[in-house]
Amino acid sequence: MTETLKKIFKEKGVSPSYTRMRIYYYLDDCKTHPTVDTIYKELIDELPTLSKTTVYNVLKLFVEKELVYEVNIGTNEKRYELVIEKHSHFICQVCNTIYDIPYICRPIDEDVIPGFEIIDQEVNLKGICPNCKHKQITT
Amino acid sequence: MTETLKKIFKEKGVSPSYTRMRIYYYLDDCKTHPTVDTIYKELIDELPTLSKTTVYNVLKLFVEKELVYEVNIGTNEKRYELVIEKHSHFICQVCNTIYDIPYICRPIDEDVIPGFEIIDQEVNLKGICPNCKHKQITT
DNA sequence: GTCCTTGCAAAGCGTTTGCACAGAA
DNA sequence: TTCTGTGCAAACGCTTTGCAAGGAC
Repeated sequence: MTETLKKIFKEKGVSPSYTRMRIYYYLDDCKTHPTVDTIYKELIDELPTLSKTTVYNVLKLFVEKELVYEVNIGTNEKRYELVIEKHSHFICQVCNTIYDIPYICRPIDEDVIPGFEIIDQEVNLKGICPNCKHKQITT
Repeated sequence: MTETLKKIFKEKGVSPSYTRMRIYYYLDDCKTHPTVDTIYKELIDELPTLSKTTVYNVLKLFVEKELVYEVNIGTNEKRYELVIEKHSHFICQVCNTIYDIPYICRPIDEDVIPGFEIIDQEVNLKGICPNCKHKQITT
């Protein structure tokens, strides 16, 4: 497993320090699009000398090396996720949780915006997640 | 014209101070999804005592009263636009300009994300705008 | 030895808050 | 008078920068 990750890092030109690997594993594990602060708090027990600067450094490197995406959907803090299969996001307007959902893609009629070169499209859904919906009903 | 705006304000419960109306007109005028800083700089000559705090105050009020949307697409600074017809955004990856484009929307197959209540969907396109494309070719 | 990773402290930047003054109702 | 709009100054929160110490190679 560690070997697999070392290989991934090597392919992207990232040297496999323990801290970097640990942060990568955390992202792989949590599926919650965590903020820097969350990552820091989750790992500080295990890596007592960890600093937020290091978390910032590592994430910046990961983003540059295309191991990680910055997810930016109207929250103050940046959120991060591993670069995996392309997908869309559902943001719960009650608890602010971001859920990964299958990628939604819209055919764009190029005539509608002539002259624009479309490189990427992103569909974000907003609404209420099952958890919060359940709470609303039961309270 | 001023009367029309006063009516709009009244409907939303916003009292029509000169500063508020001026900021509203600027937003109506510029079509550029400006930041607080841009609004401030554009109006400071005309309203020499204007402060950024006031711009923040007015925009906060406008957002609360649903006169204005906060546009949040991965930039540090919040951007603002009048609440008008629902539309989508195209973000130029070269010059960071945000363009309004016709609203792209398709019904979502609820089965894909069962239990989630979808209230809104947002489509953002990313790519290169005609201006920047033209520059790339000619330079 | 050199290079790189890490992390403290400080600065930076956009935004919000506290508070007070002035004008409107 | 009371209420509201405005704006200075300070605080705040997230992020970046400067720099130095320690470890890897």
